[in-house]
Amino acid sequence: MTDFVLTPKIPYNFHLSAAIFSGGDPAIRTYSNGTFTQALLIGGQPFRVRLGRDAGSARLNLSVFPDPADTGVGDPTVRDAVISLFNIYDDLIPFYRTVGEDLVMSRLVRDLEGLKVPTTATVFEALVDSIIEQQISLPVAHTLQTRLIKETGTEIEDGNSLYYCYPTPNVLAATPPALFRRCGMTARKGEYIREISAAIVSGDLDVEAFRNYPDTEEIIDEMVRIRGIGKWTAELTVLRGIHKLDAFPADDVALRRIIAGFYRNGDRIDAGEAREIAKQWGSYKGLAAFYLEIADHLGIGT
DNA sequence: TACCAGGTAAAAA
DNA sequence: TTTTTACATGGT
Repeated sequence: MTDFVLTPKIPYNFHLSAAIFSGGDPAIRTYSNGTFTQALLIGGQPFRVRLGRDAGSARLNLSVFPDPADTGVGDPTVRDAVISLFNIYDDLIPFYRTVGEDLVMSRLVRDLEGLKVPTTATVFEALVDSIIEQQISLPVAHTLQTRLIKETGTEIEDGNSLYYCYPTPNVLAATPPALFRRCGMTARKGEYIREISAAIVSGDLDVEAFRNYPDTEEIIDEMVRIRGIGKWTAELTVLRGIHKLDAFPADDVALRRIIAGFYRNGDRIDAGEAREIAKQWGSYKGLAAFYLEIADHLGIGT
């Protein structure tokens, strides 16, 4: 096991930013007692990482198992992988300045100061998670996601506990349709995930390469050409998997309900009205949406 | 017991 | 071209 010290760009609130992982499955990813734990593949190798506040400072302690030196994976690669999970180097000040004129959002950023959006370890992970979340409620989706990861993910044991990394395209391409069904998803969702995984394995599709596209809209346009990926899934994937903070999921009914609660006294709004309200958030529409969701979850404002 | 929940593709009109 | 429908599960 090896330890690193990370120094986030301030303002940063680790507890607030990690809290969305509270209640997660301890064998996959969780935040509990001030410590974040997750198993993930880095450079093709499974690692168990832990992240927590350094007592009395703004820094974070990262502990990694096994020692990267014993795996052939470099320390910087491991550090960067964890940094990108939490985006601790993001600068929130331009966002706070942008929404300064918006009274509702000003209140939220004051109460949620230092909150940064997480990113999945891979674009693939964000894509598969979003497909699973199509149509069904989040608690149900989390149950199905947990089953799939435990059924197919690479295992790693740190001497005390067993953990599961998110499955790779290779694994999911070879997963029988019956297993997706057993995890509780429709046969069709299983097909989407299998087809996309197979296309990645064959080299016909490279979802990780979408990171290199500068334009968010261009990524979404490309993504919706893939079977199983509509506008909603693409918007969510670029926000959660590629960290495009301008991606605004206007097609999300839950987000629209939250926006309606904060900006329209709860009257239902359509995607067009949601985009109209989001205009004032400039290139931080996706980050603003994240703040609204967290505020709603925590019962802040209204 | 129904009905709905952070959609999508395919069928029907 | 626009409007239905099937899909699966768990919470209310």
